[in-house]
Amino acid sequence: MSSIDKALDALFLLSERGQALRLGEVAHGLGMPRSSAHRILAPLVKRGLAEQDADGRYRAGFALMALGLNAASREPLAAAARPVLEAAADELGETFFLVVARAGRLVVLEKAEGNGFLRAAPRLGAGVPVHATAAGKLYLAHAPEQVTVDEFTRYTPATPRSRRALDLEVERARSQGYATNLEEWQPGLAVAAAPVLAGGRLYGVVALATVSARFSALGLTTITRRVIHAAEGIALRIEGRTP
Amino acid sequence: MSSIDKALDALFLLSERGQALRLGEVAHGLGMPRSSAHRILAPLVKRGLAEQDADGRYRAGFALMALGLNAASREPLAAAARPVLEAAADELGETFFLVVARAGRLVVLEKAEGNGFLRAAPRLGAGVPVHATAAGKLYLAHAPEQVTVDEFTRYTPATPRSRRALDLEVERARSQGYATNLEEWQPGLAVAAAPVLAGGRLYGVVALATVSARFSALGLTTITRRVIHAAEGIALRIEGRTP
DNA sequence: CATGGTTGTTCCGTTATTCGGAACATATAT
DNA sequence: ATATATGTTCCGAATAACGGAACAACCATG
Repeated sequence: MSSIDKALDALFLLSERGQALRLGEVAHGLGMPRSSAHRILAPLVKRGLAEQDADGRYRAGFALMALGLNAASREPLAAAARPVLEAAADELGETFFLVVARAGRLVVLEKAEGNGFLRAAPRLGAGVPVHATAAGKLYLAHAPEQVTVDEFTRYTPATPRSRRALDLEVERARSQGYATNLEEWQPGLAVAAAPVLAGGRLYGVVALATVSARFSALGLTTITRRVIHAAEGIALRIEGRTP
Repeated sequence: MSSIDKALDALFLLSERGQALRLGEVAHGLGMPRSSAHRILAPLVKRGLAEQDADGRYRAGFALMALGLNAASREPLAAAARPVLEAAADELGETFFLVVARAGRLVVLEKAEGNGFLRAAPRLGAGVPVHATAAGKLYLAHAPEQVTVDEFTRYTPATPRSRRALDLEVERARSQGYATNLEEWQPGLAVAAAPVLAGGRLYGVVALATVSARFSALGLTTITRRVIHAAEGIALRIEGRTP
């Protein structure tokens, strides 16, 4: 394991914990002595990726934010999707978000939250499983080379058990033009998603997430129509035809 | 120079260039042979901090965005400032932003852009010099221990030449309760700023930036009143009294 | 005030890792 | 077919990482 790996471990550790950590806590979290942790952290602090408060505690640094915002601003897809997602979220009062494949994994690129007290609130940049989500089914249907199904963790009783069971869902998603996920990932969570197809390529997936009860109340046709409409709206903006 | 340093150099290089870079370009940018650059990049790619496109080119990775957004969400000051800055920007049609000190340097934490065709558009997370900005003067006046004046680069003819000249400006900023920067950093750019003081501590600086011509047209009293009002508004929110 | 425990930091001989030229595999252009 | 470019792998020499121990500063408690 290279020292770069260890430094990145430290970086992610600080980012995940969120709060300021003692040197000993970092060392314990990385499984190394304090002196080693100190040496690892020094370059991170020098670049502003980690910071030390007045008590010497370490926390995620500010330069991290600059790097991240820089990366985000260079994602034209997120910019194209934002107004469409917000319009859809305002209209239905439910959470809409955009999922894309990056390095074989599915991540949340942009979102617009609904206004319910109980609402889906995905974290930007967070990963979602392929085999237990509507977005995963659509990616397997339209661009299987962009994602990898490495595991079949059973999150709930409704989670697809095997590749064969999943493929049935994938085939249905392809023919229908949308996919659903009824508590296959998280209990109580229902999702409908539609592909953002432009120029024959899959750019991402628009998803609506809500509580199962409200999903049934709204009705499948209402939901799918709105999700497909949003996905097509984003596809139009990608192609430059922004009416 | 540690290998961690080199990896971070590579990370910043990819972030700054913005576009996908060939391995040779990265190697040249870091001043090392291609094989070394390749080895340095491997752990970054593994963690998603760097990515490779279909042609093998390297660019800033998606995980960077997740880390940055995570760090940003943990900045309560930015959350407190956003609505205040947006209200001010809407009212005057000029760009308002919040500058804070992090690790001895001044950085832009949050912003709300004006609506002019020619308008100030600072990059989030970007650094600004201490000796040639209104924000720098206010930090030197209220919390000199949080910033370091390491250089006196002469950006324009109006840039303060020496520590003595700067101290005069700092003293004026302290007594007036606000600071100005009339083309001391960038030609044509005029800024007025006010301190966000809460509980006797300086949390940051609110600044209004615009073209010099509009600065004069609006008038100093109008501008300072609005900037001070915004800074006080943020201070109130920090102290928990959010009316 | 002394003391025991904690903190972050520095030191240094041993050891494991990084280094980079060269060779390789692949793709595109001449 | 040849030439030049790419990203990747290999391996002995050179170097930087390792971590226990010692240090300095702090804060409780006796």
